[in-house]
Order: sequence, then C-alpha cells, then structure tokens
Amino acid sequence: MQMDERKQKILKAIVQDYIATAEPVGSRTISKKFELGVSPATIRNEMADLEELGLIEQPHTSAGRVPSDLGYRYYVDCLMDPVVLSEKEKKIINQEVVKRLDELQEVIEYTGKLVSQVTNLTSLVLKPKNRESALKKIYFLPYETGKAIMVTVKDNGTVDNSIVDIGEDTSPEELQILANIFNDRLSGSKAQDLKKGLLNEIYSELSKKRRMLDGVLGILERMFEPKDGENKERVYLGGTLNMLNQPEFKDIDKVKNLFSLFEENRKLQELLNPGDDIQGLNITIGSENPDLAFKECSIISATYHINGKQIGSVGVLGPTRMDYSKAITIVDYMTKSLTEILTNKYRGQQI
Amino acid sequence: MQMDERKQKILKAIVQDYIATAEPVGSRTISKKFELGVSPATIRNEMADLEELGLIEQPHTSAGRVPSDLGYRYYVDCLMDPVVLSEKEKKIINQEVVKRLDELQEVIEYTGKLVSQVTNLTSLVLKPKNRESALKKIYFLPYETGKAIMVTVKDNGTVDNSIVDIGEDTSPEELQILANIFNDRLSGSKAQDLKKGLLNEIYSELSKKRRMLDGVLGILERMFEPKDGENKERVYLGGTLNMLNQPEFKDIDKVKNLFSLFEENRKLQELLNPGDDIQGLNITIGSENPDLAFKECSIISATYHINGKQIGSVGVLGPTRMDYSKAITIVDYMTKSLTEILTNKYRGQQI
DNA sequence: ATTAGCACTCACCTTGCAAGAGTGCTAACA
DNA sequence: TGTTAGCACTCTTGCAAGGTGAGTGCTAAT
Repeated sequence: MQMDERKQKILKAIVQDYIATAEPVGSRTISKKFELGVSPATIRNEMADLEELGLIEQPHTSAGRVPSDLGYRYYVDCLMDPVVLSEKEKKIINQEVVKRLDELQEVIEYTGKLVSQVTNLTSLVLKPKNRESALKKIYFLPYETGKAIMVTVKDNGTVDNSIVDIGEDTSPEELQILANIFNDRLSGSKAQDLKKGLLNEIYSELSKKRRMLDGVLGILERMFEPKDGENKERVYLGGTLNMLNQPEFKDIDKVKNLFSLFEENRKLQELLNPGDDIQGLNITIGSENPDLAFKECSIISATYHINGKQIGSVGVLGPTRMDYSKAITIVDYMTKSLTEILTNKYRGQQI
Repeated sequence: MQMDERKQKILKAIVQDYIATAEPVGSRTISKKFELGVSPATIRNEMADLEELGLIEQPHTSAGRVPSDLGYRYYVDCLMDPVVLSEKEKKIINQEVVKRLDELQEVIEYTGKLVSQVTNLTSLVLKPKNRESALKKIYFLPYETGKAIMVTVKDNGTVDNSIVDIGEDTSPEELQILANIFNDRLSGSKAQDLKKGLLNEIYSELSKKRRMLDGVLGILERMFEPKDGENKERVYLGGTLNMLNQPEFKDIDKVKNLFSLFEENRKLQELLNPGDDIQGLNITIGSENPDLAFKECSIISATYHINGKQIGSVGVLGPTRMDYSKAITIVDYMTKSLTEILTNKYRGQQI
C-alpha cells in the first residue's frame, strides 16, 4: 500500500486536529473541518489503511484516531507547513538577546525564557562549554596581611581572581619573583603539568614558601578541573510549568516522573545531543527517545556556533502532541540568531 | 469552656494521627490507638467541645475530625513533644556543611538539599545578603591592546575583576595615575559619590581619556547596584518535588499554583521573614499566612548569623499537615549549626 | 471508487443501592 | 455528675445497571 495524496491530506488533518484539540479525531470531524470533498465513509476507509501502515492508532474501538509516533514522524518529515516568524517576532528575539549580551549567563537564561514563552513548552538550553583552556598569566596583588589576590588570565581570555594565603613573612618582592617564575614557565601549560616540573625550580628560589605554593597550586588545579560551577556543562530549563498545562500531564505521577528527570542534568544533556556529529536541527519523537521516561515527549534541538565552532544547544521539550512547525521554527531561528550575534561579538577571536 | 488535660490529650492524638495518616480521625480510632482509658463516646463528647473551640473541624458530618489551623497552632505552642536529633544525624549535618565551606554558594545549596531530604518537605534557604559595600582599592593590569583588567576590592573583602576598554593610546603610566587617583579619593565611597566629585579631577589629569573613564565608572556602578546575579537576595528551593508526594497536592491545579509561586522569589522572601525583627524560630500556619495561595501550607523558618549579625534564613515549607516537631528541630539545628560554623570561620571579621 | 445506511462497540454519565464509617443524642449506670 | 452503651441518622464510597452518543466496520447501492 502506498501513501497517495489523499492519504497524506487525511493524515495531515488528523495530526493537526489532534495537536489542536488533544482529542482523538473522527472521520466526521475531518470531513467537516477540512475540505477534502469526500464523505466520512471514504475517510474511514483511508483511515483503516493509515492504521495498517502504522501511522495512526485507535485508543479503543469506538474512539477516533490518534497519530502514532511514526505518524508524527511522517508529518514532520513530509507534510508539515513551514511557519514563518513575523518581522516583529524576530525583532523581539534579537533585541532581547542583544540587550543581555554582556552577561553570558543572562543570555542563556533569557534565551530559555523566550523560547518557552513563545512555544508554551519547556525549553532546554545547553550552556556554552568552556573549552580546554591553559593558563596564560598570573598576577599577585596585595590584599591584607598574610593574604594576596591572585589574578589569573587564561588563554581563552577569561580572568579569575582568588585569595591565597601567603603567610605573614612573604614580601612583595618575593611575590613578584614567584609571579615571574610562573609567567616565564607556564605559557600554555595546564595545571597538572605545572605541578610536576615547576615545583623544584620554585622551591629552590623560595625554599620557605612551601605552604603558600601549595595554596597557589591548589587553587590553580581547582580552577582547571571541571567543577559544579562555571565550567561544567549544564542544561538550563525554562517554562517547566508549561508542561502542567498539557492535558497529557494531568496525572500527578507522570508529572512526578517528568520533573524528577528534569533534575538529572546528565539525561537532559543526552537529550539535547542525540548524535554529537549531527549538524543543524534534531527532532526526536516519542519512543524514538532512548529513555523510556520520555516516551510521551518529543524534543527539538539545534546547536549554535561561534566562528563555526559548536558552542551549545537550544531545544524545546513537549508532549509528542506538540506544535512541531512552530517549535521547529523558533528553535531554528533562535540558534541561527545566537550564532550570528555571538559570532559577530567574538569575530576572529578564539573561543 | 476550658482546655483540661484530657482535651489536650485528645487534640494531640488527633493532630498526631492526622499528620501520620492524612485521614480524618474518628473517635474510635483514638480510643484504640491512644491509651486514654475512655470510650469512644466520651471522646466524641470532648471532640464536640474541641470543635466548638475552633481547634478541630469536620469535613462532613459522617467523617472524623481534622485539626484546624488554630488546632495546629495550639499543638505547636503547647502540646508538641520535642524531638532530639541523634548524634549521628548531627554529625552528618555538620560534616556535610563544613565540607563545602569554601564555596558559599555550595553551602547554601547543600543546606537546602539536606533539609529537604531529612524532612521530606521543601526547603527554603535565603542566601546571605551582601551588605552595602564600598570600594576600597582598584588595580589595573595589562590584558590585551586597548583593554585592561580592572580588579576591585570592596571593604567587605570581595574581589571582582572585569575587562575595561582603555583605547589603544593609553600608556601603563597613565593607567597607574588613574588608579592612584581612584585609590586616593575613593576610600569608603560608593559608586554614585565617586561619579560626582571625581570626574573633574580626573578629567583635568587625563583629559583625553573620557571614553575610558566612562567605561570604568559604568562598570563600578553596575558592580554596586543590586543586580540579578550575586548581590541580589534570593531564596533557593530544595526538594520541591517532595510536595508532589503529599496527598494534599494530588490535584494538578494546586501543584500548578504552588509551583508558580515558587518562581516568584519576592513572595518567598516575604515568607521567610514574616517579621523582620523577630529573632529565632518562626512558625506560620496555614491561613496565618498573608498570602492566600499558601493557605494550605505552613512555613517554619529561622535566621542564621555571623558574629551576631543576621545573615540569611533557612526554612521548610510543607502542607499544614506536616510533622512540626521534626521540621522545627531540623530548622533550628541547621541554623544554629550554620551560625556556629560561619561565625567560627569569619571570627572577628566584619561581614 | 465512492457513499449511504446500519448494526455494533465502547467510553462515559447518571442513577440507584448497599456498605461502612462516624457522629449526636438519649438513657442507663457508677 | 461524668461516663458509657446503644441506636438512629448522615454522608461518603464503591459498584452495578442502564442509557447515550461518538465513532467504527461492513455491506450494498450508486
């Protein structure tokens, strides 16, 4: 059996109506709402075929039809009408993002907020991953007796500061010597490398300063290992409450399951990057998802880039019965927009 | 009518049984489970009295009794048995907190996690408020052509850094002069004051550097105004999902309401500080709460201190039918513990 | 190939009824 | 006078029966 044009039209009608109403769609409804020029009986015949093809299913004998995951997939791949954003909507997205460009954290959060508001779904935003970075420069500044401010510059441009214990007997000159040693030796090395080679050299210069040195190295080490804080990859969620408005989540147990999963960041990351290599838009529908817990959900995600390098992702999560065309358009536009804005901002810089 | 001892025992039995089972408590149940040495009929008489006093109520004529908000209040104030934490529990709390002492953010988050785990309720932790702080010291360090790292030290000890645009024609010497001017003039002043008096002076020294100066002042200003980020007071929630396990929230609409409120940080702050002046433990039961939305919830909160100064709060939120004695004990111990640990850490320092 | 018609199925709602839990009242008892 | 046993009453809960309506599949006519 093949999909002819009429079957396509009927499937499309079923999906669209079901997306809109969340109720199983009957043959009569289709023949009334959509102008196909055929009677309910004909549609019934076609629906039997569609069911045989696995594209739609019946909750029970006397109910209408509901799209299967496969049906949604066919709809997404072949039938969906593209949605275009109005210039106004585009402007809002761009302006709001640009407004917050100074603070990366804010961009992330706002992107999520925006996406979830527009789609009425839950948004997922993967924070840009700090790439492997190496130390470039160290400065010490006076703080209070026995302590100094250590300012570090990494080769990706980030600047951090922390307080180190230097003991009361360290003179500014000694500190300067230490900084010089670091700066001479470290260009481009990672913390681990530092520790091995550098220790002897510095010990010979400042034999008494062992405690202080350990402090400095400790801080450096912590700075480079991926921690809970800034450096770790993390998915930010927005509009999680929107899920509660979906009729498929009127059951409290489902909500509990879903929200529990929301707290497992690792799973969310897998969700956002079903295949790491795939460029562009990614759509995972229902049971296509490896995790059973999401078998009633679909995820649409896309990556954004700076200077051609993949940086993070934006996605939405909703029930399988979601407005795919709108969601896809938003996610697509959002990532393209982010890519453009960020690439503009960091033009030519290595990230 | 007065509360005699038997009435108290019966009320206590009703509250305790209702807390445990979430089912209206009948006279027969009480006479069986609790050894009062009287028959159900007698208990019924007393219950009628308790109802007249407004301490318990009946969902419907043929159901058992349920404590009213007033009943819980009486229970909390007069009847409750104190719970003591085992040494083991105390140790866990202390160790886990101390382990994370380096990162304030982590202490907050872990405190919340711990509290919600132990109580099976939702925890609220108010992050320490950065007190009004003034600038103490500024340093400039080289970054890349046209840009410099500005390191600021505030008088509460915090150190921040940011990148400023200095234009390509600013020499290190000029930067040093600028830093000197700032450091001479600013001791203890806030950003706004700076702007007014300082400008002319600096303009006369570095007349060409207007753009750069504006950049520096802009950053300073933003640094001092309470922002979305670090400086703003914020309540952190833990174990919000625990609420879903409570039978009173099996209705999805209630969940939606509650969770919406969770996103309004300002309301949560009010919740944690019902009266700003009150020292020690605070218990708000059901409709005692000014916000209608929480009329089925109780909040227990307490503040913690550093060197006698109020810093933040810890609280739990649950249905009115919650285990008050346990919750109170935990919150109390947690804040006392935090106060001790933090005061120890910051001994003598001004916070 | 399409359609009208019809019998059939099944979820859903309403209604009625029985069971059970709990109360309030009354009268008897210590 | 306080306590208790007994009883009638109330109200929820659960279950079964029956009616309704939406929707289907099949068949026969167009």
